Amino acid sequence: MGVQGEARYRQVAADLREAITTGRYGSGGRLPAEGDLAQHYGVSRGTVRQALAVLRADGMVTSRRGTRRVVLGAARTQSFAELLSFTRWARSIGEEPGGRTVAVEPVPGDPGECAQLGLAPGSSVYRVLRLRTLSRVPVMIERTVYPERIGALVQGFPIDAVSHTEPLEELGVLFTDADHTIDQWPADAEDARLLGCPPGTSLLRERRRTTDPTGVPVEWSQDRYLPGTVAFTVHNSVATTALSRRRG
Amino acid sequence: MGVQGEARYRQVAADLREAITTGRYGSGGRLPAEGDLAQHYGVSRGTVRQALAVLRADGMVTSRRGTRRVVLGAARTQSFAELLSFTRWARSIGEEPGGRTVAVEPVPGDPGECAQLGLAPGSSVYRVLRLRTLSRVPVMIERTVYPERIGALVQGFPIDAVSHTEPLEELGVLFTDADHTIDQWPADAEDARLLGCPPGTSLLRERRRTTDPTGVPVEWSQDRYLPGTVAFTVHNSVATTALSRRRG
DNA sequence: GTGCCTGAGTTGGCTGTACAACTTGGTCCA
DNA sequence: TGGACCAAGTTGTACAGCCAACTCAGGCAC
Repeated sequence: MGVQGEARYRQVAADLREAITTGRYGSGGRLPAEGDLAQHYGVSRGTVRQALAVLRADGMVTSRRGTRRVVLGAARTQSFAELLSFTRWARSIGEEPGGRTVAVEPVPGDPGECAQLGLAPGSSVYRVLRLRTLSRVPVMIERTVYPERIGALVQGFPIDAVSHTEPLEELGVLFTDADHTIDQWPADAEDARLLGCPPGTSLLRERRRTTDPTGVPVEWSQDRYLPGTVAFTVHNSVATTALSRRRG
Repeated sequence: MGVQGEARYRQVAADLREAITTGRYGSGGRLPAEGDLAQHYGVSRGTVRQALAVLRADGMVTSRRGTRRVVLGAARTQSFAELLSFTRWARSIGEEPGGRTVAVEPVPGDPGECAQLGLAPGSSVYRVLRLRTLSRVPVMIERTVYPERIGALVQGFPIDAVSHTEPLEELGVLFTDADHTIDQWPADAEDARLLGCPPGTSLLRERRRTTDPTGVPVEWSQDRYLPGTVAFTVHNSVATTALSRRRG
């Protein structure tokens, strides 16, 4: 049923997810009771509940005391990796990702950058500017700031490397948590030139701060998308909320 | 320590949250071991783990096998209610929310609307158009479609009602799950007139489909914000992901 | 000094049990 | 007919225990 060596509750969650996605449990229908699922999978009720918590976080099922769970439908959310990495995201939707590094420069970080990376003001950082494409069409400008330790690695990557995240992970850099802020921002001269749009065009902007499991920031990135190329989706519920709205 | 009558693990979570927010556990520092927390609060380790799962979902702490949890910082996420309701959100950030209903019309829903609300094509729905303000300044146009049952209630609300969500909840309408899609969209003539911006101005658009605990859609809304008035933030981690990126 | 190894400490995963809180459908009664 | 009530079913909360997997610092060998 599931991959061997993976946690039992993840196997159960994966099986239930597939059952919902393929329509075995129709949208709007009810899931079997936890006890029945436990018996069916040969695990304890606690393990089933762990599996169901995963599906609930993905917005695939509801849960309420006193009545069986309701199937909401197939998940529209992606894995953490697909959200973090433009490359992985593009592949997951069947597009051909591309990237061209426009500039990599080691510089003393400005106050804002150092604050985001948790460094002392004036610490040296690496600024990386990249143009990202889908099927060779430019869609996004990526401005990432790395702390020195990681930037030094990025500097060695080939100029036409499709992904930076993947080789960094292979070098042992861990990405585990990210904060995203989404708003819009007018294209500056550089954006306009690289994306081929008029200066001042309103771009969809995603700013992202990523940390490793010890809470140390590993990147601070600002991505600007051409209008109409991407949208962001979020699921939230009374049970779990990861989204918020802020004054712009 | 906590509110009486609320679940024990929520009380513990609330206490830990406050401890982190007020700096008793400094950002970047480590949390006590689960066992120690359990002893301190006089609960089992399982209950402590439940409390910590809440904080982890909020992005306040990390967790990794083998080592104590790391404090990431105060949460920036809001409650489900503050995200769902413009009124509650505005109040939570200390702004004065306002609303003016421009139009309420019972109509046969178009195919897209009916699909979003899970109704048969051509079912009657209510279209509601509202102008939302912060401190009397227009910031957002809200176009909401309700199924007939709920729209009939909304039709009775006063034209200058600040909130629609709150009275609906008092009438027993439950909002528990929502899917949000965020992108940008040019202002049409109506948007421009109401918001006082040139037609074609790029607006930050949030589309939202909200369901009740039985999975039945209760509203399908499209909100368009003036540039620079709001931003959306999301936290996600390898543990829990609620956000995704889509082709526009 | 350098690197390996071990062991204590810590979280992840799973089981089993018990009771509380709530929903739902049916029954009974006025 | 309508409403109150009840009982079965279901999920939420909490406890206790056990082992596995992993981190990390300190000791030890080279």
